[in-house]
Amino acid sequence: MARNTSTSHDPAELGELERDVLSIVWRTGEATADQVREEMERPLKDSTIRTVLRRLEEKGYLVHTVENRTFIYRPAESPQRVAGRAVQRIVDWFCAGSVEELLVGMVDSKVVSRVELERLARRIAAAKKQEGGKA
Amino acid sequence: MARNTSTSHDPAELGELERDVLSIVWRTGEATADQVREEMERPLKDSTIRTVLRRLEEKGYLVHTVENRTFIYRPAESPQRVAGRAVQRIVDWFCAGSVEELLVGMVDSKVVSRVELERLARRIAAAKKQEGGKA
DNA sequence: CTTATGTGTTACAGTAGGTAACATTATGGC
DNA sequence: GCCATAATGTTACCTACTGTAACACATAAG
Repeated sequence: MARNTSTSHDPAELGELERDVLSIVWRTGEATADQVREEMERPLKDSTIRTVLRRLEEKGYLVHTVENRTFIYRPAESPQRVAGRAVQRIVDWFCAGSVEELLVGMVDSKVVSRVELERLARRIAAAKKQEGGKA
Repeated sequence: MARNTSTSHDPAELGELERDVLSIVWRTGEATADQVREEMERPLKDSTIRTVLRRLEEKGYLVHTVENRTFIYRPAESPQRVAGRAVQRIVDWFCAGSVEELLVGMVDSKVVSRVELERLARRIAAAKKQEGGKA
């Protein structure tokens, strides 16, 4: 039982190949299986790419439309949103739900420098001002 | 080949049970296998807990010392550091290395509210001031 | 109707993780 | 010294997930 005996869903658990493929779709905005395959540095069979794309769609990372009998895959969500949720999970698991704790940890493990955080803080403040407290 | 065909190491890939056990050790500061087992809500065999603890140590999350023939496990790193690295991975994979992108995504997916971020920003600024630009 | 070309189905192997039995070793009491 | 007790070490099994792909099926074009 590898992971998830009952965590409901929300994988966040993407394999390396899955991540690579997903990245390509994110980067290109949309792609067919063949386009993805061409973007890959590793040579992989067409069916492999297809399988991965289908799985990514099953997992909710991609959606597809059909154009002339051809599947065109597009991101179901922005990378940022996906990343946001992933971070949420981390916060829940490792930081008892406290984002502040996490931020402290990020500075601590040099994920962000204090300087960078300051810059971020300014941007955040600016963004907030612009939206005028919508939430 | 479940995940990691060659991602070197640095798991971040903890199963649910592993996470539960790790959480307990983090919460209690230190614990023996039996203590961990008692803390678990699910009833699990002693050997199960032992195995998990050993694996967590192999993965670098825990260390142990021997006290009267008994293993006492302690965190090898703070949860914050672990979380920090986990976030780093997420940033690398999903946000092309930009923490700013990530923060935007966090707000976007309601991981943190603008208000909360503002508060964080203030704290960060304060902390920075206190350390006087050490980095 | 045959040929591309693209999709659907099925499969197989490798590994991580959950779960645990069984073996071994050391220690304290008789 | 010997035994019971308590802890650790070893080994194993099953399943889910992922990487990887072959093969079958369908349909548009010529």
